[in-house]
Amino acid sequence: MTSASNLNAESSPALGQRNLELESIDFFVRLMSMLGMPRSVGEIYGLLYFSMDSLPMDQIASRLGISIGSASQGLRTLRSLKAVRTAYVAGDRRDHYFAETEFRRLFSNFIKDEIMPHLESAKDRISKMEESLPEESSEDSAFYKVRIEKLRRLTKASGRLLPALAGLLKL
Amino acid sequence: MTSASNLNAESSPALGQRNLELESIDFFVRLMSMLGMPRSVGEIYGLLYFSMDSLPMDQIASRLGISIGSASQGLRTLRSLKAVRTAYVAGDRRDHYFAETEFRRLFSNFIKDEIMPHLESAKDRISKMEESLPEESSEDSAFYKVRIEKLRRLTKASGRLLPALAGLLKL
DNA sequence: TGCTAATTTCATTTTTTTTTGAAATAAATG
DNA sequence: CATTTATTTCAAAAAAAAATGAAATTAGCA
Repeated sequence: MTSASNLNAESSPALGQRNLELESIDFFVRLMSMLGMPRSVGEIYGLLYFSMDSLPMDQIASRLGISIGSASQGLRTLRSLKAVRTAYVAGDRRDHYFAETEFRRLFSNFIKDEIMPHLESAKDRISKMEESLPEESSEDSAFYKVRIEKLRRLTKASGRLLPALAGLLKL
Repeated sequence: MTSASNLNAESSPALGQRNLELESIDFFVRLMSMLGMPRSVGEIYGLLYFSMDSLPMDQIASRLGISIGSASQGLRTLRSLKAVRTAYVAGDRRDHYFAETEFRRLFSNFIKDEIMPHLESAKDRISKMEESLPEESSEDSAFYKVRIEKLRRLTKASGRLLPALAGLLKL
């Protein structure tokens, strides 16, 4: 390992910076867990969010005290959401990660990748419900038709509102 | 004992109705799980959503093949979200539950109860971050200040958007 | 009030999710 | 190439979440 290998040698950061880092990790662990993401994903993003320089995977793992397996998987998740990106660092063959901090884009990706597919398949399931309705129009069937229609409107409205939501985020 | 007999403990509804019920349970199990709710909560709501008459807890449990403990806890959750309500049924001392189907209200309650409190505590944590900043304004501290400000704007925008969201739901 | 049915509570069990760590793979260097 | 370093994969372990069921509590009724 050359001495130039780390732009960001693992010197211990100042006390305030370390506190900031810990608060950030705490913050994003909670936020991510609200969005159904595992702890490690929040930890990684939280660490990178207040990091001035981009960090290689092994440093992320050791700073957080998680395994490289977790780090690898967490970074894969974050990459797929475009929540982190990689930077080239001269003289170092490791990938260096940094946080994407445009929340508007992040949420837009999250909605597209994690929510819209479910809404898509919800439509299919609603169609199946309609097939389960008895042919003849009994008085009961009015009740069921109304409930099915409500679901259809719900998914339709969600499908339009959620993607628009990110656009409304004036940050 | 077959699992079919569990699902079908009471009077057997017509085939189409049962299919509808199963599709509904499937639908709401997925939807609820997206919102971080356990399977049983989705099952209960899914059952009630297409039920013409209100059902007592023990029937809910036996129809779904879940324990009365699960049913009790699930109903508590749904009650606290105002997603189910109870109906008086003459000559029966059991509580009878039925689904609240106004999704606009449901989401509004969900946001108020499950999301806003987190946003509230997020504010506190952002304040703590500011306290961790070193007093003097180094060049580094500009970076940190910007990142903290971003978080503040994110929580502020979410706090305004999310409650408004339910209102936008034109169902 | 005492009796019984309905419901809640909660320690334990089961299931699911997440993390780990070591082996496999890939990628860069000399 | 051969070697070393970086990364991914995935079976197994650990941790977390949810369900169970029996005891405790509550509430209706005679």
